[in-house]
Amino acid sequence: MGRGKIEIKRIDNATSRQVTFSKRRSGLFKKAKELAILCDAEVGLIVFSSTGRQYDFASTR
Amino acid sequence: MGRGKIEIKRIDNATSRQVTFSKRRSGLFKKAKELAILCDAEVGLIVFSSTGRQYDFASTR
DNA sequence: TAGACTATGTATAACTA
DNA sequence: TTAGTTATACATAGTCT
Repeated sequence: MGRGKIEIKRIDNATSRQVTFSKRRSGLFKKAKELAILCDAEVGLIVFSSTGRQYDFASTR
Repeated sequence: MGRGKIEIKRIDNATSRQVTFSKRRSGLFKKAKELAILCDAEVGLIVFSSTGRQYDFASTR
């Protein structure tokens, strides 16, 4: 999705990998929150970047 | 996305809620896996449906 | 029920500043 | 860099099986 199609494999370029991580991470968290709300589900999500930074979310229901 | 725009609030109808849960859950897990691969990140995701069924994923890096 | 279709809303790859 | 834009690929809401 986007200007071109991409293969699902590790992005070699460190800069693009970081940019993609930032964008896709926010998309993933948004969808996790939406699933919890729309479907009354409990969702827990934890992500560690390759540099070790942690991001998490937990719905409370 | 889809034929109409929806509000992000609990879906009242139990049947549509279950159908939406099933569709969005698979989309969420797909995106979690893609993030892990593309960005070399570690991702853990756990979801409990409103009926108590558990679904999870953990990347191994 | 659960699966397929498809029109349309959304996420995002590539680009620009 | 990091933030904003935009063209396009993708996800999915409503529908029909």
